Amino acid sequence: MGDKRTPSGFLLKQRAFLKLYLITLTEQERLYGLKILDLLRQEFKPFGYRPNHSEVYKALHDLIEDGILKQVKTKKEGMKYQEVVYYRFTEEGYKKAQLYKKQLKAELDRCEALIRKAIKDNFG
Amino acid sequence: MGDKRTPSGFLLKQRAFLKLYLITLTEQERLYGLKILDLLRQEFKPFGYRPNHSEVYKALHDLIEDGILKQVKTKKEGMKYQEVVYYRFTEEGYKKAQLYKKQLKAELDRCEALIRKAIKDNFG
DNA sequence: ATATGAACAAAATGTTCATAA
DNA sequence: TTATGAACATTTTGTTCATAT
Repeated sequence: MGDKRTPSGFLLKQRAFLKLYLITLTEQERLYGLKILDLLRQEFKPFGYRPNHSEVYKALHDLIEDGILKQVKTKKEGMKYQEVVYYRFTEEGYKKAQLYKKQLKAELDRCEALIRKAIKDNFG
Repeated sequence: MGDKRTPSGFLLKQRAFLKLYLITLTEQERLYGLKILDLLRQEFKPFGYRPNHSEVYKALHDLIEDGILKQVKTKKEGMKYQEVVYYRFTEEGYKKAQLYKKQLKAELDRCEALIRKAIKDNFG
């Protein structure tokens, strides 16, 4: 059946936010879980946001379930030969990803407007 | 002891957002729970946000626990004499409220910056 | 130690129920 | 019906544990 709970439509969820970044990072460069985590933590450090490793993995798994990404297990370069998991778009994944990004763009715009309204209403 | 969980510092919570509005509304006009809910729903309708009544009540109760607001139970005007609960600042409440607003202003600015960064990083 | 992932626990928030006028 | 509030349920998210290299 349908959803058990209907969201009130407040700000977007962390999970969706991370999925957006993971798609963009997949477009740009090959990375694996913990490297992505490092990168995001560095990027967001000035903004006081420090995602934890589970959220990143769950977001990646979500994207796999969505049929957008697939795993590519690879032996890590260098002296250590530990297996790490890289990600690539599936066949139809890139198209789906673009649609998801489009939706997220609208959502981010909405959230920005909501926050700007709050600033105006309460401090304007 | 300290907190059981440390927040990752993603976007602000709905509860805090509502508390900010409730303080500002208390500064401006006398309202009670469900009227506030109506007002907020109208205000945020264009933004796709529709808070539910429990969240508003919980936010009001939070502000009472914070020592910022107090209840003023009053018979409602008009032909019906139903009791409604208005809110006013406590003795020290107004000062505390200003401090809270100051913190929330910083938080809203941070969230706006985070969202703008996401737009830039993923769609720039 | 790094890496991935699952299992678990707590916090945030949405829905339903209770009470009253 | 409107109004307030508590109780309950689900979702979201953070912490810990398991496994492997």
